[in-house]
Amino acid sequence: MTTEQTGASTQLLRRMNTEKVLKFALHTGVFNASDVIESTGLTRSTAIGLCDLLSELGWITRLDDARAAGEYSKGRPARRFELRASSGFVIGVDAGEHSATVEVADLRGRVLGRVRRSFGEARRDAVVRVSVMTAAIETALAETAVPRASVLVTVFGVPAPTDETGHSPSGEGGFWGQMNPDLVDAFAGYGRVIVENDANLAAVAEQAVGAGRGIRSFAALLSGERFGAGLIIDDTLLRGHHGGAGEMRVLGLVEGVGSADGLAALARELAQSARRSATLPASSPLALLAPDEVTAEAVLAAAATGDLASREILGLLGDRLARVCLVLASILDIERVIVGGAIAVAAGPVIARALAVLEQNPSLPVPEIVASPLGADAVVLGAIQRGLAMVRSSPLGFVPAPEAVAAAPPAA
Amino acid sequence: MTTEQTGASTQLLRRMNTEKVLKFALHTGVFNASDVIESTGLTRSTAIGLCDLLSELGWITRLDDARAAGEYSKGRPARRFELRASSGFVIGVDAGEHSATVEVADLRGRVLGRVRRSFGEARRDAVVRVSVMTAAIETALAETAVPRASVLVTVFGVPAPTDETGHSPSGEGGFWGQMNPDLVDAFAGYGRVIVENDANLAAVAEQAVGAGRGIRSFAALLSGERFGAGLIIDDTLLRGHHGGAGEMRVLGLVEGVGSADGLAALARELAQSARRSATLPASSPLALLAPDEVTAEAVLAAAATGDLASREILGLLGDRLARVCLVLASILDIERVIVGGAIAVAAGPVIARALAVLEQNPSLPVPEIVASPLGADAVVLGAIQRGLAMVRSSPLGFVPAPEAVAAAPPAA
DNA sequence: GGATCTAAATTTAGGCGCTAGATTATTCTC
DNA sequence: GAGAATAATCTAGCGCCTAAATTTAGATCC
Repeated sequence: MTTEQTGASTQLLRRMNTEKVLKFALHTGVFNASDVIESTGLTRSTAIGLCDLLSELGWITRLDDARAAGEYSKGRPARRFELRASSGFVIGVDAGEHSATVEVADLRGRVLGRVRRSFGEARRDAVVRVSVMTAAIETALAETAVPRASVLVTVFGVPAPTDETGHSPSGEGGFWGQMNPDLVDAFAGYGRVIVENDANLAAVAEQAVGAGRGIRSFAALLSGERFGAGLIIDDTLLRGHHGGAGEMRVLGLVEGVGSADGLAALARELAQSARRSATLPASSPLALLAPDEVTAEAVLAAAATGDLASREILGLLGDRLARVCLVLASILDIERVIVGGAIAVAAGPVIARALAVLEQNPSLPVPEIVASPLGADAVVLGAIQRGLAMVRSSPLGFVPAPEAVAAAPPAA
Repeated sequence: MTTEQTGASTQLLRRMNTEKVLKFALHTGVFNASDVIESTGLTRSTAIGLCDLLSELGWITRLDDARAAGEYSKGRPARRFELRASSGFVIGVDAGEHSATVEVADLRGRVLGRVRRSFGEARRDAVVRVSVMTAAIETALAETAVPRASVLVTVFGVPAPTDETGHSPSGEGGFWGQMNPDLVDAFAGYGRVIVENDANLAAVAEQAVGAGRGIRSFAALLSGERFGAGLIIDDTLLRGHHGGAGEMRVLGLVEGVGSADGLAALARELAQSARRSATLPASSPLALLAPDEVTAEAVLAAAATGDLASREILGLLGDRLARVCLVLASILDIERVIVGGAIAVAAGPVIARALAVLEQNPSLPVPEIVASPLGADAVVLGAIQRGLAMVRSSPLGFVPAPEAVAAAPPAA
């Protein structure tokens, strides 16, 4: 019925405006035509036309309860629309070294389901990793009744640097390749696949829903076994040549740091060294631990009870953290360092100590240091947020899930 | 005669296409209608219409020698256009601590004139700095016969961090404020004014016309009296919270570096220390220098003649450079470090030494290290490039200089 | 319960900017 | 000078949007 190709260029305008409205819908959820007019500056006729179009495409649904609950208004009732959250889903995967955590979220960002699987002994085997994660994803999809065809994006967080295409450089004794055995190709069929460094995703999570909101330049510091950072500078995630920005292997060169070990590793090491020392009183909680109970958590707990040896260790941890923060703040002029990873929950005293150290030397820039509010979920959350951002950045590049289109009343 | 406001939105399309063509013109210089068609994908009618519009606006000129020199072609001769380079000019200023260098360039990026002025003794006085630079700019404009009204952008490079608005934080004992006494306001009247950190501009210059072309992540390292870097990561210049990204005051903490002193300062220091040492043979060129001749250049020159003490110093310089590069490459995963500043020309042996050191430790990422090809002009060049980039990024935001519009034949 | 008010939807007319296709103009080649 | 090649010009016509007048649907007032 319509003409063939006429107006290819003016249709660009149409596309732009459609996208504008769709983006508005994606971050607003429920709205009416007047909201669209206000946000886009378009005429009412146009705005309504675009809403109808998005309805037909399956992105939004028309609500018939014209005057919604509570929102009093006089005058003729407005057309009301709602983002059809089920028109697409995003999968986030924290593909850690030992286990994978999968979450499924709808377009509103609501997390619908979560599955966690351990890789077991064969965790470095590519086939095992892929099949365990496939099973986890399929389980999550089944539990949430999300058809695979409705998955728009799947995002993996891996403990390895990645480039823009999602591939990791060879290096670190093959570890990186093992952690990221070309996941982009292995998971074709689950929408667009993004593979990203885990610290980077943690930073994305902090930016979107954590302690990085409203902060333009910060580092999300993973500080468990090794230091590693996701860097967001001027609102932009840094990648670097091989995707290795934020790797902190150079810490071995920094005075008073001496190695790239993270806080948890360092705590263990110091505790063990204290246990071997003659000066540790036999009454210290540290001395009473079984060998495999010598963990960072145990040290922090002991310090909280007032144990002197543990408090000393805590001080050393704080010193090291301070120096790491100083390096980042000095070179990148960061406003805040967000300490995440397993140790974050209990890291309050360590952070306090680090801040005290920093304030002693006012000639250098002092960043804020805070514990991540996101806990162990930062990477999965970041994966979800990254996927949502991908959709939101150019939604018309995706085809909404068809399912409910037939069920929706024909617009017009 | 024309209607008032009708079609505000479709006129957006017009604006977009106009900008597209103008951008093409800005980076092409001379072109004909078919080139526009090819580059924009628009129809011939539209392309020609837009070229006529840009002609009327004063951005481009129609060339009447239809078939230009050499370019053989059959068929009806094409409309030929040329960017009117004089429809706007850009001023770049290297506002260094001791002197200012001003360059004026046209829209094609051709540098038309250059003026250099010393600030003299009162170089920290805001009034002096502003008036010296005003005089220098006016001289440069007069020499190049560029009317002030034709200046679209003026860019200053200052030895201080700057935020997006061009203001510097207070700090460094007031030095930053002295170097950048609100230049943005002081030079209103010279087009849009941009004030940017000098190392950042050096990086911009390297990216546009130097050793950073085609490299997505690199550092432009100024290594004279103090280390400081302009950081371009993933094609983007880093600023940080206060504009202090690339400041390297933390170097004092790095093992084997110990201070933030740059290579030139360190060379002097080491040479002086050697002269005080008993082991320096009286025949060494270093021993023969007058006290105020003990400079980095002298040390490098002596090393080139084979002087052992100087070669030793050179080795130490190389070590330090290596460590600085390592810090940058490790944290930011940069591909290349471009060594600039006064020492760059003679720094070949130091760089070679640094590379040798780096290759001894293959566990850490090894960046390339090269000397800047831009010499002492990097900052002014970067200022010009930054100004051109500003114009090119949204040219329609500028009003082209009117002068020649009357002289141009009416298009149509 | 009808008059009134209000905010929004709907309708109508028209213009801008683009494309497509036919026609015309200019040059080179042989 | 015919033919080929290339590009400008002319002519319709359509898609998308705006602007303004008109209608509609509910709330409120009396």
